[in-house]
Amino acid sequence: MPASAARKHDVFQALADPTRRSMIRLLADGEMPVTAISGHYPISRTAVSKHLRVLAEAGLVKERKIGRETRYRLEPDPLLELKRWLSYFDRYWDNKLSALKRMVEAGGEDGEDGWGPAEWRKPKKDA
Amino acid sequence: MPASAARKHDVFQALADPTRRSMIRLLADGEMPVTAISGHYPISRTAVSKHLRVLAEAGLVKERKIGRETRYRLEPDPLLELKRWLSYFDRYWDNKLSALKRMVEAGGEDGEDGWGPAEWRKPKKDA
DNA sequence: TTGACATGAAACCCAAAGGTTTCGTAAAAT
DNA sequence: ATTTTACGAAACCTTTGGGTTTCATGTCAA
Repeated sequence: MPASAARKHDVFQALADPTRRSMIRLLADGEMPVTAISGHYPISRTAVSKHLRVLAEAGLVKERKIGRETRYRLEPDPLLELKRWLSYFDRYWDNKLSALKRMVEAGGEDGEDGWGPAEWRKPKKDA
Repeated sequence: MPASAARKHDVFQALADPTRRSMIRLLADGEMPVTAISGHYPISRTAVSKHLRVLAEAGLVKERKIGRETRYRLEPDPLLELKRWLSYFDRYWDNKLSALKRMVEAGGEDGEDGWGPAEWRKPKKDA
């Protein structure tokens, strides 16, 4: 329910920008108001604000108004999605368990992330 | 070293696109020529080709020419970079020590006068 | 040799992304 | 009451991104 809210931006896209990546690291140390965050970057405060909004839309940060300031804090949950996606490739690094793992995965896990519409999945009729 | 080849695109950026994400999953099942890959997507073969190049520049795939066709195969190494980056946040869901850490962080942060952390320094001159 | 197949390169389009500046407004501070 | 401070919204600009179509080239098949 709460975690899987309709996110306008997906986490992959949100993390594509280095500044944004840096920001969530910054926020990993705690809540911070916009101006303070802005102090860490060579871009305008407004630009920082926009980045924060993208992060918020991806569910990676959450804001909270305190008087005239808006504090942002990290919301790490969406990163799990990334982790999960990544785990698909685990077989490449940690073999050992990979055989078993693959069997388990074969049992119906069908991540819907970047798979795109099912139409794309048509069997290859090509050569 | 091979792994750290000069990558024009970083892995985060490469994975930002859902089609590209899908592609490397496709290739996880084995080497494949462009036209075959192309058969899985509703876009032109040329577009697919471009995506493949982005992936290649990020080091995520490698190409190999066989006669008149070019086969692409997954090169999962760069994903480790992602994994490593992600591990920075392990403390959030991988509790134990994090509980302590959070208590420390949370110490006295309730009152709104808590302009604590020195990291919040200098407000940069607003535009 | 002639022709069909596989693929990359080029030129072009349009929408989205990242920035900036300017302005408005609400909450401190004085 | 007036001025600062903190911030978002809007309008605007320029670059990048994903897509397409057309063209050129190398390779396999007849």
